[in-house]
Formats: sequence, structure tokens, C-alpha cells
Amino acid sequence: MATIYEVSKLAGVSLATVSRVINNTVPVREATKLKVEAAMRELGYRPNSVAQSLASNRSNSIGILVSELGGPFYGELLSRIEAEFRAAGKHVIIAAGHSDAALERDSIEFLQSRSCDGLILHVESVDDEYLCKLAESGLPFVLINRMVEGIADRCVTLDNERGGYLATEHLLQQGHRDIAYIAGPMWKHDSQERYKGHQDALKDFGVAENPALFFEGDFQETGGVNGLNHLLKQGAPFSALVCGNDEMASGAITVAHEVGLEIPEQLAVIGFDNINFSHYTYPKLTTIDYPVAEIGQMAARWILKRVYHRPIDELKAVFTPELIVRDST
Amino acid sequence: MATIYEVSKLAGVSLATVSRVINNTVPVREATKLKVEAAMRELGYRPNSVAQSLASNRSNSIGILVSELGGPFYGELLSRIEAEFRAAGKHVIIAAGHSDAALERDSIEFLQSRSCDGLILHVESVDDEYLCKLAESGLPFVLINRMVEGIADRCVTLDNERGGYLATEHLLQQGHRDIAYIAGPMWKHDSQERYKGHQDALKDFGVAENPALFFEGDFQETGGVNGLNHLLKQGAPFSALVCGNDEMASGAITVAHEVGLEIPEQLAVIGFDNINFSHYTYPKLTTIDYPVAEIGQMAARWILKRVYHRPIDELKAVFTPELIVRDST
DNA sequence: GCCTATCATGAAAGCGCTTACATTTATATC
DNA sequence: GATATAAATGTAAGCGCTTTCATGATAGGC
Repeated sequence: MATIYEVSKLAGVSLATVSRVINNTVPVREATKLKVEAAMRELGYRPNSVAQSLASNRSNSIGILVSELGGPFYGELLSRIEAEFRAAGKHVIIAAGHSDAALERDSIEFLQSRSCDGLILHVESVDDEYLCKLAESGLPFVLINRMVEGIADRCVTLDNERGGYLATEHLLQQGHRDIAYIAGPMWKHDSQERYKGHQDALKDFGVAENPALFFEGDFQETGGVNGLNHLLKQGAPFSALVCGNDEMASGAITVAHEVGLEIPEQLAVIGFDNINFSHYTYPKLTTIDYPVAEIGQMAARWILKRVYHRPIDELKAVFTPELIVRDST
Repeated sequence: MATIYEVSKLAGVSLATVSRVINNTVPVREATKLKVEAAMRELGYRPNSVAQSLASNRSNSIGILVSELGGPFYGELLSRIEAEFRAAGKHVIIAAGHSDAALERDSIEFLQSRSCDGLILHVESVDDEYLCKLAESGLPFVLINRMVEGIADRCVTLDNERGGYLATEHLLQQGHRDIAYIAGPMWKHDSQERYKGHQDALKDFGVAENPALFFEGDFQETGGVNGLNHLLKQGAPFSALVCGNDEMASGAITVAHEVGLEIPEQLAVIGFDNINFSHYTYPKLTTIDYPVAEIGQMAARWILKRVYHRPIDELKAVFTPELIVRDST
């Protein structure tokens, strides 16, 4: 690989000038610029980004930490973030935290040591205090899907509580009164919030909550499978089921098919997230839309604005979920 | 952030010695090592990976180029690759090529300029010649899901033809003779190979192919929707349907439900890939397993062996697909 | 045509590390 | 205890670039 030095020699200028035409930072005479560009082309020169980073103390890379790399939710998130940064000439370094506090901390340090200019974090296990300290340390980062007091300006979230409310409200409006609930892991913020919305809706409709109709799942398909099996075994009747996310809803639907429950006639099912294959289920799943792509985009823009000072007008912090009615309710 | 220089001063040694205890490359007296480690701890020192890369001409980062970041297939692939490298202390830089030749080339250059030590490529549009030249240039890379003559030792693939054969053979063995086929984009290698397997199976069973039962889709759900609609409109009878991948199979199943076709009684459907929600469909999808995680792992190991000289015994190049029988056939 | 203000370019230091080579120190041999 | 040998450590030159500061070229004003 050719270096800037070789280019400068071929073009007959100093290497500072070459650097200037590369970075377009200081005006260079047109004729000189052309000479340099010709030399770069002739040598097939590409700047060494590592050297650039070291000298400029800026790596043009952004660290992304998500819980998992796979799955429809994170896939879409990453996809959008990458696209946004790619268009801005930045690139992403991706790590997975697997919802484990130690791993999350580790990954953050890892990304820092990789001299990322900024971080986008989807962390579920590290505590608020850690994040506040991290913010104080001067590291620029945005938080996705989590609202932390004190650093609210760095949070891009969905109003999960509202989403939970919408789901249950929808079922209540359809006349259901015995509504079962399969939650995600209750130590997760979003699980709690969604469940809170569910409870609020019940209250508003004057429906008492039945503890026998609650199950704590794992946000995976198996959570839905185990959940519905468990609920059916309990014997308490219910005509509708709210699931903490679409994966669990899908699992529950599988069980319903197996035991011969007609959906939505005998059991209405609603999910949450609107992952892009929620309409692969049969019947197609009614759910709450999680605008994951937009949230990813907004997080990316936060970084572009705060770190790279790109002129970006409005940054939206809290997104509002929407009910998507399909065939399962 | 503290530098190696500050550590060396605090520990009372030269900065070369600090470098040695960091990299563990040359033996250092135990006492010295302890002093240095204490100094590092006291300063909260973390090596600047950019400077390390520049000086050592090794970035410990691997570039991954896939067609899309989202979707079940790539999600699982990335997930496994990241895990494998993470365990080895390497990290990944991910880019998307979107099945576009220019973008793919661009992304490869981009990853190169990022001084990746090696690349894992899932490219569909750049031609063989380009890849061969790239190999000659000395850049270490592995190719996933594509077999290119001349650089076969860099290819980790699935025997798609065999998979296509298995799918159709399965249907033929069940007595089906009128078998429709919804292919992926036929300019893609894997689409062609899978289709080739299909044809071979028909031939082996002495069944003539009916051009009216072929449709070229897009590997997306809509391809399956459009495909089955088109095939039904043709009027040629068929009792089974082979889809080029699971997404299209899912789309076809949706259409089947809509038009009241019982699966598998009136129409048997088989997919390809065994993406992790192929059992979300109703009925659960029979398919051909694409061992995407293992292929990702193997690609990662190729890099670990060839680039970082890790002792890894066997590298498997061609994986064999397997038939997964579920409820849709 | 001379002086000053402006613009374009060059020279050189340094970003934080690795590593070849030189030097010092410890160990073994007789 | 002197010498040869091996082991540990130090010295300093880069890696390829950015950026400050100094210098040379160009133009404007009178």
C-alpha cells in the first residue's frame, strides 16, 4: 500500500499538502490539488485509517453494544445504524453483551480501548450508577431502550408503558375481561414497564387482576410455550393473552394450535415489538409496533450531532408505540 | 487516558519493558512484571489499540461483509462469528454489501483501508475474477457460501445442489409428481445450485419438468406470495411446492391459507435454510438445514488459523445439508 | 515599485506504541 | 574469581498520518 509520502513525492509537493487535499481542511490551489489527486490515483493510494486515527485522535468508528447480534429485533436495529453511519463515512464496531452485567461492562471497555469516537449502548444489566459515571467520564454515548435519570438527554426510548397499555386496552375494548399475561424477565426495565401499562389498563376498565393469569417468561419462543402451558394448567379461564413480545406470542400460538384452541375465537393473542415476521404466524399476529429502525436512526444521529457536529435539527427522545391490528385478536 | 510512558515512569522501567509485559512476548523478570502491573492498575492504563495497530501493523480486527445485517440468516451468522473472534480477543468490523457489485467492492476497500487483518466475505455480485485478483493481492479472506475455482481453499460452503436434491427427493418419495418450484433470483449462485438439485432429483425419478410450475422469486416473503399466486393462476395442477428458501415458503404458506389450501393435505411445502423461526409458521415448515452457525464458525477459524496462526486442526470446506421434516409435507 | 495583508505551501514535531539492536545484569563453567 | 554465555532490560528508530508554526508566493494599496 502506498503511503502519503510516496504520493507527495510523485506529485512533487510536501506531504502536508497531500494531507490537506485528502482532508479538505485548508484551501489548496486547484492546480496542486489536481496534481496530488492524479498521483493518488496513479498509486492507488488509500489513506491508512489507523495512522489517521492515531494522529488525529479520532477514529471515525462508533461502537455498538447490543444484547444479541441475532434475532429480528437487533438485526433491524444494527442494520439501520450501520446504514446511517456508513452514509456519513463512519463505521461501526459491534459487540454483544448478552444481558450480562460483567460482559456488558467488559464490552464497553473493549469498545473504548478501540478508540471509538462514540458508543451506542443497548445494555440491560449494568446499573444506572455505572452509566452515570460513564457519562461523567466524558465518553459520548447514547442509550437505547432505557431511560436513566440524570442522563435523560442521552436516552432514546420507546414508551413501553404506553405500549403495554395499548395492548391490553385493545383486548378490553373487544370485550375481553379474563386476560392472561406472559411477561418478559421482570428484572428487565422494559418488561416491567410493559406490565405496568397492562395493569393500568385493567384498572382503568375496572377489571381486577388475577395473579393466576400471570407468567414470567424469557422473551424467547420457549417462554411463550411454557407460559401458555402453565396458564392452561392453572385452570383459571381466560379468553385473551397478552405477551411481552412477539417471540413469546409465537410460542404461545404454537401451543394453542397443539391443544386445539382457535385463534382468535377461543383465545385472542397480542404481542409486542412488531418484529418483521410477526405476520408469518398463523393467524397473523396483532401487536404493538416498536419503531426499532427509527430508534436506531435517531441514536445514530445523536452521535453524528454530538460527536461529529453534523447539522441535525431535531432529536427525538421518546417514541410512541402504535397498535397494529391483525388477525390474532 | 494514561500512556505507556507514564506507566514506565511510575514503574521505574523503560517503556519497552512495559510493552513486553503487555504483550507477553519476551520473558520479563517476575519482580519487574509485578511492578509494571501495579503501575498499570494504579493508572487505570489500557493500551491504545490504534497505536498498537500502527506500530505492529496488525489491527486485531476482522472485516465481515454480508449482504444484509438484518434477517435471521445473517443474524445467526454474525452472531457466531463475533462470538468466535471475541473469545480470541479479536473484534469485528461489519459492513453490508446489499447484493450490489459496486457496494460490495466498495465495502471491501473500506474494510481494507480500516486495516483489517483478514476478511470474511459473503458476496453475491462481484465476479470470480475480482475475487481471484483480491486473493493474489495477498489480502487474507474467506468466502462464505460461494465456491470459486482457483481459490477453493478459501471457500466455506454448503452443498446447495445436494440440498435442492434432498428437498425434491423428499417430496417425490412421498408420491408427489407435480412439483412446483419457487426459486430465488437466478443470478445468484445458490439459487442456481438449489434449482439444479431439484432438476436432478426429478430426472432421477423419471419425472419431466413442467416450465409452468417454475417461478423466479426474490428470496423474500413477497417472492413466495407472488410465486404461489402466479403458479395458481397458471392453472397447471401441482400437489407440492419447493421454495428456494424459508422466507418464500412462509409467504407461500400465507397465500395457501388465504385461498383455503390445506397444508400439507392439498399442498405440501418445503423450504430451505431452516432459519430459526421456520417453526413459527403453521404448520411448521419442513426444510433443508443450512448449518449457518457452523459455517460462520468455520470461516472464523480459517482466519484464526491463517492470519493469527492459531493451532486449529481441521478446516472443513463443504458442509452437507440435511432434511428437517416437520408438518408442512 | 515598495510595503503590507493574504494565501498557499513546507518543515518538523508528535500521536502511543512495537521491535531490532545495544547494553547491562545474572548465571554457569572451570 | 575470571571468563563465557544467557537472560533481562534499555535505547531509539520508526509505523503513516495530522497539525502547528514558519516561510515563501501573490496581490492590493498608495
